Amino acid sequence: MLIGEVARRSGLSARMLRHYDAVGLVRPTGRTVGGYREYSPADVRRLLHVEGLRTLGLSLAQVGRALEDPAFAPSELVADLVRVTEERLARDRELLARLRTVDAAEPGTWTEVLDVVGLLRALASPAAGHRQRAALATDAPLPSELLARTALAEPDPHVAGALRWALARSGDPDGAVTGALAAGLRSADVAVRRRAVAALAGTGATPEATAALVDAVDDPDPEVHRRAALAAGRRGVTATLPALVALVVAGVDDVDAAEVLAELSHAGAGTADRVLDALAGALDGADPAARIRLAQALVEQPHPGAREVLLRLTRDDDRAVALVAKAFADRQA
Amino acid sequence: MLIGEVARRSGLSARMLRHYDAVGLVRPTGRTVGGYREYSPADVRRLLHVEGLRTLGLSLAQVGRALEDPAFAPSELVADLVRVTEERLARDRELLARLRTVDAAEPGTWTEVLDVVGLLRALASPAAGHRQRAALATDAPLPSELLARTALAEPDPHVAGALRWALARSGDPDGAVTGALAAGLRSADVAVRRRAVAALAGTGATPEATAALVDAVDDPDPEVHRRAALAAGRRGVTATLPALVALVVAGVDDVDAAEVLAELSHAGAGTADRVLDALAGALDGADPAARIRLAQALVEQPHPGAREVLLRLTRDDDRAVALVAKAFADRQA
DNA sequence: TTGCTCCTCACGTCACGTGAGGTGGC
DNA sequence: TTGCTCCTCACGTCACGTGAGGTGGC
Repeated sequence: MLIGEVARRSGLSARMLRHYDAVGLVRPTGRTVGGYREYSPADVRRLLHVEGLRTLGLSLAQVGRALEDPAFAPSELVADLVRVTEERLARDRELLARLRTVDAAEPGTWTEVLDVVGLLRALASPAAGHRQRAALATDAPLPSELLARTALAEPDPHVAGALRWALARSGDPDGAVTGALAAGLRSADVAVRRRAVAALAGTGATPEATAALVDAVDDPDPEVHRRAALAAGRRGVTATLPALVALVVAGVDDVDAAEVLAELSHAGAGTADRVLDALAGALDGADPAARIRLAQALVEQPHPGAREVLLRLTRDDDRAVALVAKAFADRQA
Repeated sequence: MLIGEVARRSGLSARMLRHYDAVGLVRPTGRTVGGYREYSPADVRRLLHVEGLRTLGLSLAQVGRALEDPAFAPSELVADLVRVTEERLARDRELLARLRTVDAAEPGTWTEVLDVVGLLRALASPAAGHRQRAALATDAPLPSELLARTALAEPDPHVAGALRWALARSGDPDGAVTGALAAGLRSADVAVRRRAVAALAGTGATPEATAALVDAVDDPDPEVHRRAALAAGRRGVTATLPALVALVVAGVDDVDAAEVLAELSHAGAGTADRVLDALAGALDGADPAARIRLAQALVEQPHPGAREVLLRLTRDDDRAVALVAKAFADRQA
């Protein structure tokens, strides 16, 4: 069979067949009188074997060894090819992420492209200082969704703070930031959930963001729970009321919780009733320190009945509680 | 700044800097009296720009145009790079899948590697005949999980049948086949679910396979439902009883359903009672054709009470039903 | 004088594509 | 004689790595 027919049947170019001949990979058994290469059926079979191994990414030299050297075992080389391919995939995935980010920033000039690339590099820098400066860069042409994902992954609290600031400033026109942060709240990594709730607390009070915060109040992690309850409460969600009162009783973030409870009461008379009931109810069974914190929360309450509860506390069995309550009542008067 | 220092600061090799100089990408502004390249701060900045664009995968020539030609807009090139990278990723993912399959087959020689490659190519061939032959190939060194995934994707019913046969023959030592097929039952594509239930019906009666079939009885697709009910029934799952009786009433796969009901009754006296009750109960409100099918199912029941119900049917209001029941009863006697 | 840094060629890489210039058989 | 197929060089690709052989300043 002449080279042209072999080429047609195999789908390879005649040049490739000549190249395989030149490097000794597939040498045609004979030549015609005119000097034309003549491939035997065995030659063609060998060629098919070569192409088979090439689909696995072997180089011509590796194919040559594989077909020639019986001691050249497949296992090692195949494992190697797997590793090399995995590495190339990982690199290409990162490259694609960079390209997509640049594309999303819709740069008009190559200078803008370089700005995005520089920011991306800085945000991925191992030096917290670099990340911080990048987060604080005023002219951030980065898609805010990327900022959100970066904030979720940022271990340094200062840098994370800077990123949250950048996020709050960038706004969230299409809800992508809220979406990314809400996804962060569903992470299995508690550190990510903590960053997500912190970032969500700083974003605009959209219904989606608030809904995500309300969900996060049920988080098993106490810090996520606390921050979610406070942030949702600040947005007027009265369902956070028991959680906030519990914070006052427990003495964690109790000052903030009391403040939010006051805000909620100011917003509606009905809510004020419920807050007062909850605070007064919490007094039963609370230890003296908790009763003092509850008294402090009562002082901030606009409800007229709050003073009454406070006055009752001035006759508390515990002397410290009674004294503090009296001081509060006197100051109020 | 001399070339060595620029190289140290930028992380590039001196050779690369000389190359950039040679192709005109970054030319040092000056030379020392000794002929050494001297880079100005502006040269170094340009170098950083070059490296920035290179991280996006631009060739040196493209970087040159980007930094030189103001009319060379980024948008088109970036979009192009995205496309090229996506295509390379897709190719590499396929390559990796092939490599993993070969690796999993643990080939000892390159001939075995070529067998796997050949089978993979045949199974991916657009010609159904090729796929069929590959599925029927006796010495299949393919991981059976791959066979399972191939069977789920096979549109041609004959080839799918051959694949199911290969699957049944290959066994499922580590449960990977059942796992892959059970995953197929959760596909959004009804065609995939139908293939999955057909394949599962042919595999060994492991608890996992049976559990997957029982779940599939609730499938919204009537074909998946039917096949799952029949297969689970054949494996002795008495919970399929109502579904099987319904098949008899509806007249789809009623012969098979009656057979499975008979098998279930033979397996346990308690079950036989329940089957008889269900069949007798289904007679109420069933149309004449359905009553005939129920009569046929009753004939196959081993329960002594079945004959009694059959005799009652010989006095059915519908003449055809009565005649058929009489014929059945006479044949039984 | 000895290291060290720098210089300019120039070859090799990997798997071919693409001519250029020429020949053999219908 | 005209197409067509085949032949053998030989250059180019892309971004450098790696010497070889030599020079300038401490």
